[in-house]
Amino acid sequence: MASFKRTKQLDFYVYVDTVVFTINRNRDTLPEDRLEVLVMQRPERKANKWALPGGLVEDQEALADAALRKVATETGITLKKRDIHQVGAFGNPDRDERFRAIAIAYMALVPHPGELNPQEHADNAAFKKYSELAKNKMLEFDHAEIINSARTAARKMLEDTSVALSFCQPKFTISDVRHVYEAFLQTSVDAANFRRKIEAVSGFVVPLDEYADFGSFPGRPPQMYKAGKLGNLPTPIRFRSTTDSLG
Amino acid sequence: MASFKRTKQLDFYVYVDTVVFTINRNRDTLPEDRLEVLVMQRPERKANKWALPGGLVEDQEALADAALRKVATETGITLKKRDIHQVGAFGNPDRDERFRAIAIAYMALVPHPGELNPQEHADNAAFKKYSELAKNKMLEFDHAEIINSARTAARKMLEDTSVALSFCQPKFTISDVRHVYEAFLQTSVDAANFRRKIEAVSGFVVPLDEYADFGSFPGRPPQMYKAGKLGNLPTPIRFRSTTDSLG
DNA sequence: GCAAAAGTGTTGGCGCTACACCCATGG
DNA sequence: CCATGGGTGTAGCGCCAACACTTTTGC
Repeated sequence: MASFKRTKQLDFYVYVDTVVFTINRNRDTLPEDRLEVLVMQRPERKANKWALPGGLVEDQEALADAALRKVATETGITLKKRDIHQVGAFGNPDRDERFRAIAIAYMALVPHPGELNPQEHADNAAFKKYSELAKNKMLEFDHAEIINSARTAARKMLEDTSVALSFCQPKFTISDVRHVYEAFLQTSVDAANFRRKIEAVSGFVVPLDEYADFGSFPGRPPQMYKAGKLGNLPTPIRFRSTTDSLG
Repeated sequence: MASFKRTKQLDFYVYVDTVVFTINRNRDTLPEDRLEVLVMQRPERKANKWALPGGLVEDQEALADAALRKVATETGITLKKRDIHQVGAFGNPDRDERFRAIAIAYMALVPHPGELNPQEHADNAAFKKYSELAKNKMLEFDHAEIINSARTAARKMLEDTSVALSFCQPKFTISDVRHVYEAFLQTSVDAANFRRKIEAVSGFVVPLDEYADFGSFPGRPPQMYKAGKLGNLPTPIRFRSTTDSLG
């Protein structure tokens, strides 16, 4: 980096945009359709166009803090610093036709989002299906590209940490966990192999002496598990890389 | 992103920093020691401290163009836009104690760097061994972290493209290719398995009816190959992930 | 000079792991 | 009908051994 004095006033708009992923708990929808992204609409929006929550970074504000602040004020969702992870920078001069903007993208995995409460600069916020956002051109700017990169980052977290379990109840079945992976992978996973793979990672899940009894659900009652105490997995849980579809 | 009018003058310094990798052709050094990074020194440097080439992005200048410009003026190396790839954004408020700076990092794989010719704001530029930069605290700011991330990005390119062959002569041996991978992986690779893996990727390398004759080199003369016409490989060349070492 | 040793490239094989796919059984 | 366990075939690869062909070393 240079240390010479700044000779002219630059006119950069440094934004953060945040991709908040969650998973719909509705058991009737396919796992691939349960992955949802938090998007919002501004009063001056184009018709049927959605955008990621985000905005200008303030002076002396950490990038991550700006991401948290904008998500909170624009959607009502409160996140913590450890929840978010950087995805990358998006800085094409033409990515915003109004002025020169660069955006640093962040990603968060949020099991229990809480109530949506859009306020500043937003009159509408909602979780939308990833698969639906993928099919139709519903996103403003380069946000489709950002969401794609964010899903790649999310997959990596699922492989290296036990974050998938936070999308399940305190007591859960192996299938519950599998559905979480299927949602982010956007593909189905063999149930038998998945079970073996999960149980091979020592300390990931702990079997309980208890079986589910969903009154009206068909099939053999599955065994219940609870989460182990690991944050980072000793062995990553890898899957064949799937191709991105959004954008 | 917000579209409201800017209400106060922000004071962000948006930088680009570029990690230029090359590989030393010296056959006497270990493959792990052949990986080199382009670093420079400014007149006001701290003792024995090196920095990546980089500087402020100009108004209406694409981030990638800024990266090319700074590398050219500060080291004399001319790169093209397709040579560089974004690594990520580094924006801690305290990453530069003088003012608020965020840096977008780029990475380039450059087989034939050409003459070094530092000019603006630099009085010294050199390729330094990656392994040496890793061991000692020779880097300013958070540039060690940036170089680490850049190597991860470089590994991914080696897996998905045929860029490794550009580090070899037009006619090369399988071992030549292997040494390139070993340099970026910073570990040795089994020669037999590497050969099989390379030859299994159709169109990657093309065998020639010709054998090397290094006058003074011992050992069986290796078969020569030339590069196939593929840019992107039909099958990625994967390796066990190695842990990063630069701190 | 010549034989042995040492160095590099190349081929083959053993054994293990991972996993896709299929089937059987339990509830 | 879903969960779970088992079994089979295949692909990848770490590891090692053998062999090919060369230069270097020792005598």
